[in-house]
Amino acid sequence: MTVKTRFAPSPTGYLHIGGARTALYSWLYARKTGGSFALRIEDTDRERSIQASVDAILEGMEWLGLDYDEGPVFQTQRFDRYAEVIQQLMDEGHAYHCYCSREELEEMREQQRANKEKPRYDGRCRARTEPVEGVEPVIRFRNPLEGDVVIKDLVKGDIVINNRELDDLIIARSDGTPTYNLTVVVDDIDMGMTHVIRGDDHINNTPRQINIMKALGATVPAFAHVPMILGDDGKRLSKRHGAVGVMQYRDDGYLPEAVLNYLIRLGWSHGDQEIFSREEMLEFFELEDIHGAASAFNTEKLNWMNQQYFKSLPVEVIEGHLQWHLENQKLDISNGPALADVIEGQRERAKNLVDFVETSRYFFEDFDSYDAKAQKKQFKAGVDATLQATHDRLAALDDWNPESIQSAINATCEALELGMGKVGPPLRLAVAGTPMSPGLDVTLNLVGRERTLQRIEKAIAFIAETTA
RNA sequence: GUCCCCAUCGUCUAACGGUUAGGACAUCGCCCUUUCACGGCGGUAAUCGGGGUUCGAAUCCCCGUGGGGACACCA
Repeated sequence: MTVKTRFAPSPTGYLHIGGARTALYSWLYARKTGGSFALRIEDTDRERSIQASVDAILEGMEWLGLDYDEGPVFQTQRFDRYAEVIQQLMDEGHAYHCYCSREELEEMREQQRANKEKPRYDGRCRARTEPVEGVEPVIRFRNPLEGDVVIKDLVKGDIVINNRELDDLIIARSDGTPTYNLTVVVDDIDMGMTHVIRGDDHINNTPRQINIMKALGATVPAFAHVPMILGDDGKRLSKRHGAVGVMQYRDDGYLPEAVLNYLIRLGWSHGDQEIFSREEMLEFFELEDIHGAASAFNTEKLNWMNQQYFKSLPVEVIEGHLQWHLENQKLDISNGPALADVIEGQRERAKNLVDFVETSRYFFEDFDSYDAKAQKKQFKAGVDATLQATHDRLAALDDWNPESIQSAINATCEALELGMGKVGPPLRLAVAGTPMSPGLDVTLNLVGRERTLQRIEKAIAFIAETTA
């Protein structure tokens, strides 16, 4: 049997972190088994579905590199098929018209709540044979009254629910449009899904869906219900903390490789391993290893993960991810060292891509002010002489490379009988404008001879002026 | 309220019924050091509670407690 999975979001918002993880798990399982993966947009609620959300989902999937073999399939384009199935269920006696008004239903639920019962439709239209004048009926599925439904869940184990807990759900609204539980079932059957991997907030729907599948004579797929992701504080994700779209993570400077790795480890594990290449994810991922409990999203660990990838990913890959940020933060790199070299110099200290761009400006642009605190500490009277000596040694170099630069600085220290601690920091501030940069040899080499010397001269003048 | 799911350091998690309960993030201390980082070494820190079953329980069972989810002509 060839595995087939799908990711089926409804376009009522962006692709959030929980959805992204479900998509990742579905994608991984299909890919690792040589099966296929489909993307289906559940947009039957026309009131709430919006195009912007569809775009956001597609963009998110692409950024994460989760490609699909089928789709996007839009449910709104399959209404004819749903109508056909609904008719079939009617013809076979598995469904019936219900003429109850919303008010009537609400009253019924009120009463059940008052009796400390679970609110559910009591089946009062089950036996009705005559239509009610002037009322467009909904269509309800005739759920079995007795017996258990068993969900064979790959994550949670067997879940048994008695049919008495279920009611006759609406499968078609009074305007004839199908509802979620019907469309999911029809699509999962038609698309040949073998494994339904989704959030565990769907567990309650599963027995109803299984009953419909059985009524349709279809094979019931395997299920894997993945727990929810909680916010940093352990509470349900909300807009205020973490319930942001995955594209926000791009905007904030995260690498998709890191986000994926963070997500796969959130609720899944393979021994003590933390870092997984895409190949390793495919090799080791098993639905059975998904942890059954909800897990809290931890930004600190994501930050760490992001840095791990920043340090180890091939430069070309980082360069690719950086393009958007360079544009977004308006950094023109055409006049300066090769971006790849700056990445090599900065990758161990940049917190993320946004931080990288922000802390790498001096390689490409001149600056006209110094870090205030560092200026106060380093640019004291007399330092200009030290800088001048350094300048002269550097200016005299035949070759401009990290080795020669380092030896020039070392020679300056010896000549002035000063430690590196006296010569280095002012030099760094003069050339970078900030007290933070890669090693001086690397920094000066990348900034280049002309710029380095100019900046030192400028700093000398600046010190002379401010300490006069 | 009813039904369902879940429960190991602050967080993510590991542990054929037998381990000094392991790792990672964070945190604290030390080392490295021209800055910022990286890195190295070490520390603090957990089996929700109560009953069983068993020679032996984090692990199996029951009951609590806590958290989450679901109970729509939403998905």
